[in-house]
Amino acid sequence: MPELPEVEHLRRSLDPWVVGGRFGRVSVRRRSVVSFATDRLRADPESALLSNAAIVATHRRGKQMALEAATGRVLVIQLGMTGSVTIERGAHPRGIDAKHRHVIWEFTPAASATSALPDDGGETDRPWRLVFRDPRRFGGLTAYESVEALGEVWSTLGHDALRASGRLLRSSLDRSTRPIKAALLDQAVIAGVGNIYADESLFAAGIHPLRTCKSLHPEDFHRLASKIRLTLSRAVRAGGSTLRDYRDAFGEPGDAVQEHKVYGRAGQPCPRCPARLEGLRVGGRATVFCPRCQDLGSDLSTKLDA
DNA sequence: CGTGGCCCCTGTGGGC
DNA sequence: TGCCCACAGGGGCCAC
Repeated sequence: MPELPEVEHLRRSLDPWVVGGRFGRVSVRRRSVVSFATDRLRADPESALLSNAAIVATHRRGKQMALEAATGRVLVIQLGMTGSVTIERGAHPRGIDAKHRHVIWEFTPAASATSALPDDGGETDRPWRLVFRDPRRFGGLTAYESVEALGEVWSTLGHDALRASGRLLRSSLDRSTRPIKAALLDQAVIAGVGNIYADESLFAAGIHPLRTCKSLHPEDFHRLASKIRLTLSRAVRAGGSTLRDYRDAFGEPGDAVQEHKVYGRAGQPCPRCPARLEGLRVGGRATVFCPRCQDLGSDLSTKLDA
């Protein structure tokens, strides 16, 4: 699943094409992936899906991305585990790639994006499309009336993780008994961290994933916030982590997997010390950490007693 | 309040 | 080759 870096890289790859561009007709092939914030939107699904509208902005908070139309309407895109948004033209794909294409828009890209392309030999009749595809359907589209309505919903999310703040993490967590990893995965605490980057950030900060939040010191929160910002911004720059499904707007995978120090490496040597990385489950999610580099701190005695 | 356990889905890889 | 199981980047809900 795409976490913040994948969503942000996707947003950046889409932005120059859709902002200044325009959606034409929309084809909804699986209705259940679309939801509407109000009955008014539900009553006119085409305009709720920004059909025949100019796109004026893209937005993102945490793992959610949104397109804003000149009509004022807003469409949120959530990728879930396997969602993708791609720009394509010409023949529709065949075979396995043709499955799970739930929403397809006719699309006129921004002129500034296409003017940079090589001459297409006069094939101006080949229409562009924007495609939302999602095999597992954990993702989906949600229509809102306005950016104000979107803002109300997004205000229930925590601070965007690219701007993680040690002070904010500390003030919202310093009385919490939850394990720090569970808190990082809670989008109401901080928005955008998922299973990969939670483990990577905790490793970078030298904090054990089972450390209770309240046992962390102010400097731990600050170091963790700083490592979250660093880990995520590096991953954005690498184009995101492609484990299997993630692709950007042009179908390109990202390279951030090369930078993973612990995720998916249980049983392998720690990259920083002679110990071996260990695996466990926190909040039902696979978790990898170094038992030597990542300090259980003042929770140590409690854990040993148990 | 916090957690573990389900559930929503499809696809893939490993073990036999 | 096939079958069955476990597992996967997310998130919501429920009972304890």
